[in-house]
Amino acid sequence: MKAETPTDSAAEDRIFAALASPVRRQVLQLLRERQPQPVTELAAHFAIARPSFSEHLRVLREAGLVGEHRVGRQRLYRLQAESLAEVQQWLHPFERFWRDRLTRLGEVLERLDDES
Amino acid sequence: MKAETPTDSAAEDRIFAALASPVRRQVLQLLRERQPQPVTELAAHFAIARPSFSEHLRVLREAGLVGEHRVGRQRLYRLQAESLAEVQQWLHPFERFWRDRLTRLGEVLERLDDES
DNA sequence: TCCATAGGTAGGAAATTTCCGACGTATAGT
DNA sequence: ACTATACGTCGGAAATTTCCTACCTATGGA
Repeated sequence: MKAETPTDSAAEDRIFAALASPVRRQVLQLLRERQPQPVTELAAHFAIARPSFSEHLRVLREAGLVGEHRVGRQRLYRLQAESLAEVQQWLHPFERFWRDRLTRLGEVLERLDDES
Repeated sequence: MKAETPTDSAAEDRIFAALASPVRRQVLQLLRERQPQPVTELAAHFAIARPSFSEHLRVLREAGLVGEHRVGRQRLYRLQAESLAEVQQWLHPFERFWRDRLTRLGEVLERLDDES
């Protein structure tokens, strides 16, 4: 049992802010495909300088989206998917708005209205 | 059939960038609770000036997250949930990382490693 | 011990975002 | 026609983010 607000608002902010960068989203995708990966290997996919990349990793770390794991002189990064689960939880109450047939119908009717 | 890249990268960027602001996320939540809502009513929940709020609405609109609907001198906003569905689609390949028992086990083992 | 490698921090320029007050536009009511 | 209401755009200040070039630290190998 942790001492956390039901949905820690600051943590949520940091997660969504982290996902706002295409570079950081792609890092997560790269880690999805091969699990622990050193910084150099990840950085090879991007045309930005290393300190900039380090900064991106820091943002991902502080959002709890990745974990670090030192081995020798490398730092292996891996996904920390619990933080992404929080995004899904945030998303969940919206699901019915794109799954409901009735909602769809409502949208179509409104769109007809708009076009007049 | 639309002329869109499988996942239009620019659209994805705009959606995630829009979600990065707590104000904008809350607007979506407000719209979830009551569907078409005029600007004044939405703005009443925030301590920012109206032009700033208008700007937030613009970002949401350009991300396709909300739709506008003029009625009289009001502009009614409603959710456009398809854009949120795109977020869920992006999220989907990550799901196994927090659902898999085996992944969980792997994480536990790695964590024991980290603590040494 | 000495050097190379892995990756971070420091400091700062440039771009972007956030926010504001002032002002413009359109519709509704009188 | 005149006024009030509902929102938007404009122009700019302040904060934040992104990216860079140095430079620092730690580990591994000769």
